[in-house]
Amino acid sequence: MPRVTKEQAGRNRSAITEASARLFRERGLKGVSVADLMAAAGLTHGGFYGHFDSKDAVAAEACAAAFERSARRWRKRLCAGARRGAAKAALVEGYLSGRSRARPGTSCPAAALAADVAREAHDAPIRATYAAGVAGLLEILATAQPSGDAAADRHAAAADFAVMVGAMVLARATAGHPLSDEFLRAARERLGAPPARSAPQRMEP
Amino acid sequence: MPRVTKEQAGRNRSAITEASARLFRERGLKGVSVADLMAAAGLTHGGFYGHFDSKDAVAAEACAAAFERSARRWRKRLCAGARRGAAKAALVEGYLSGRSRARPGTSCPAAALAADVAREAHDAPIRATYAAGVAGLLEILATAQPSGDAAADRHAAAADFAVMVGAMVLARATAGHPLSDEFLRAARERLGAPPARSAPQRMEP
DNA sequence: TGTACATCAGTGAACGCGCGTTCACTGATGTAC
DNA sequence: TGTACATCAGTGAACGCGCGTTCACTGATGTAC
Repeated sequence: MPRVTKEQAGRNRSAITEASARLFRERGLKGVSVADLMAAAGLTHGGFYGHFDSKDAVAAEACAAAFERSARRWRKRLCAGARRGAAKAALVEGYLSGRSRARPGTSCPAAALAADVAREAHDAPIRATYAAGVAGLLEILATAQPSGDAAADRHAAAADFAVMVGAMVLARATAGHPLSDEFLRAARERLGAPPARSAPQRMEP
Repeated sequence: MPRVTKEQAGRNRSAITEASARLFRERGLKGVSVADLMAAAGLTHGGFYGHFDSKDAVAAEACAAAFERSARRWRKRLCAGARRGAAKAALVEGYLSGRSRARPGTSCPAAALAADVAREAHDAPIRATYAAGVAGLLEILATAQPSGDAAADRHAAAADFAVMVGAMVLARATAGHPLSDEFLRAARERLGAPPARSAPQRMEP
């Protein structure tokens, strides 16, 4: 049943990007094949090159999509937290949760893709996309800093972000070991977010 | 010229482990083939299975070797720094340097391998090795904390380590972009290490 | 509005390639005398 | 110490497999009349 409507083709393209954004974060750029991506989007592998030039190209686009979603979620959490006067704490609580640790596929792409992006060639399209995405998140995080001085806020946001990404990356790599919760708790505390009421949730099945 | 002496065979095995420790950190577990490892050790690929059961097995051993070297370096830096009354600052300066950023192959395995380890199966041998290695570094870092209360020091060390790993991972992923230096500087500052005299060095060639 | 046909989104076989692993072979090492 | 031979570290071809990418084909879509 080939030749679908233009609308369906567009939806298929989005499905490929969405599946890629999830799978690349879960398994890494080299841990997923084009056939995997297409199967996750409900298609067969041959049609891939009708939508994208290469695997690298879809990776860059998926990365951008993931950062956009994250930025939207960050803004929403900041707004929600601001109502109880704890914007940054609300963001940090969500970020450094057991739930986030267990779901790299729908969590922060800066943490999930950092190592993969670092190993890409300097002219790989995903590098620029990644840097732009991180810059966007930093800007949002800077608005949640208390000083009011733009440069100082930006600086503080960079340090805060390092704590968040470092704790998540370490918590994931040590998942199943007591260290994992330790990283999340210590980082939350340092960032002024209250300790989680219940113990952070367990890792992926 | 097969059949080398037992001593040479032992040296060959070490060479494979050393090359693996470097290459896995540089390119990731999936970015290096067994043939790559053997070539880097000056051997041909066929002999690999005379030394190791599998690629996974050498990865675990290489990971352990990398952590041992890191721990030794950390202790040395702490001692050197302690003489001028700034043990932690000495460690942090070395860790968050442009030199470290440019050389993942000889730098902290906790940062370089985190994403790869996180994606391994829960019973993969490298997971336990990694967690033990991180625990070792945390213990060292805890001795450089000021409070003197063991539990508090440990907690502070976990948060400090998250800053260090997060900043390095982000700096590497954004290498070539102004953000990269920003992360190193902001993290160094937050950890109480003086800002670098000169601008952090450039990224890998 | 109805018909005829060109377009092209998706299919699945095929391409060359590199992967992890196995294995028959080689010849210097190491040992038994 | 010297000789004869078994051992085994390393070699390189080969295994089946999955990869990224290409392409001839199909048949519903979309268009020209």
